[in-house]
Amino acid sequence: MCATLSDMPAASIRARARAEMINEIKTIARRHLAAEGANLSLRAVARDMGMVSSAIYRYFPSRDELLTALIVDGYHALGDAAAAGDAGVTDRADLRGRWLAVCHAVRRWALAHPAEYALLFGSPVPGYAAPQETTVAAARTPATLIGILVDGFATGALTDPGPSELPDPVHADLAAVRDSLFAGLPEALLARGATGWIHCFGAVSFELFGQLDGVIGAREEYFDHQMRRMCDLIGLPCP
Amino acid sequence: MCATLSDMPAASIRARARAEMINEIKTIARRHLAAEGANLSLRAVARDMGMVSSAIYRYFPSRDELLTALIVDGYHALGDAAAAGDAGVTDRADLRGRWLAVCHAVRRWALAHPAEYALLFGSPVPGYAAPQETTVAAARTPATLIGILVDGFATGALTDPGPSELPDPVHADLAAVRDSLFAGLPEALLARGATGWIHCFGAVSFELFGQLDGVIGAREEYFDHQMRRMCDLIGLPCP
DNA sequence: AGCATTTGAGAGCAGTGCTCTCTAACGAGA
DNA sequence: TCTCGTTAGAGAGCACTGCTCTCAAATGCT
Repeated sequence: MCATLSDMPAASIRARARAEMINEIKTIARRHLAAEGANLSLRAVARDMGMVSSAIYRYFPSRDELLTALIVDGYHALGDAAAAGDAGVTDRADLRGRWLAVCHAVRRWALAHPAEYALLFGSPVPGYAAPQETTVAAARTPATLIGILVDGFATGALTDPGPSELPDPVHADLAAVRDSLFAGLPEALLARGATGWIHCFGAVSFELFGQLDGVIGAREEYFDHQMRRMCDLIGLPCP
Repeated sequence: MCATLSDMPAASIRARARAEMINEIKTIARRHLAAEGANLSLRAVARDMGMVSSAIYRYFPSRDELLTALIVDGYHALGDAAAAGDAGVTDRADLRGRWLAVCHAVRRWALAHPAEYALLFGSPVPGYAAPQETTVAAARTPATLIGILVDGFATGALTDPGPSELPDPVHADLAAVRDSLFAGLPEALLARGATGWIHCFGAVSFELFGQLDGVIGAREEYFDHQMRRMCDLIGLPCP
């Protein structure tokens, strides 16, 4: 009945009710998103809650704010799925196995939540600029992937490919990312990880957005094949 | 004044006026798309044409039909850009140079027409199922890329990597594609080409849909670097 | 117990896609 | 050249959307 939120220990009754209300709105909005696709209707959500549409505005100042909340939740759900995929591999030294596990976890989450995935990675909403809070949530999944490379470099399983494979300006951009998130990781390895993440995103989007329709039937095998090829490119050894 | 359409040589005056009207609607719709983003308003288009909204329905039975027409046009424009990029490389034996030229042409087109690109490769419209005519137009760009591999295999510059790198079900899917579009090309090469195309799409989408914001500043160099790495993976030799 | 805050209802505005009816114009055949 | 049937466009209207504003009721805090 009362879902205790860990970050508000002695919340007032009103604040509690409010938090529950917000959760219910988001849940119903997610259901609508899954059923109808991207064009989420505030009025329809309100109707499903037995409320009038203007009441929703007590909890979300606009439809965009609701979408932002769903996006942040979505990034975190995807990040959780990715982290769980990584954690499910018991042999922590099996870098390739961990990488593949995370990629498949991302794909499975996307297939299970296509509308939310489209919200995260599809065409951006016209006048919509992603606020800061979305970008930190968005970073979790690539961070999980590149964390595998960090582990590999720390144990000596991966070595620095050297700076020669990167153009200078990219070198600088990646150094900034490395310094803020992946201390000690060579830029070339970071670049390889980013390439792997982009290809994972590309392959999932390609499949989910219908570009594979009528061409490839064995979707999972095809995805697995592609991710293995990326492992080769990254330099993740077969155990 | 009279843009002659090659496929209607002796069109009646009415048919000519109608074709021009359809073109004008599409042109204005494209302008709106570029300005406002994906949520195209029929009424706004009608207003810009000095017509009432219901008049548009004389030319397009629904908003979705207008979007479909724009999508088909977009695929063809992208296909033209890709083909022009390939044709711009005078040394036809420089497979890597041709591949990179096509990839950069795709990216340039996408940056110049972001809303149209999003229409083609972004989240699919909810109840919208792509009709057959879109898929044949969509195939032109990957066909240009894989045509480079066909050339390379024909001249002996590329060799069959062998079937071992493909799982069986994917093998069968690719064989069907090969037989209908790229006669004689080994499946493994086709698979490598598809991977390259998917990564090109992924990298462009990643950049265009804002996932690179605040991370990579040197966009073109980064894209170039990634495409070169894909050339390595595909096995396109440096000239 | 009283009060101030919060909540929801309801009406309303401007916009949307789409349908229907009606009139005016216009091209094609005689 | 003149008539006639097709067609383009106008206009009203329906159901829907996001959002704002006002008002009354409920509700938690002091």
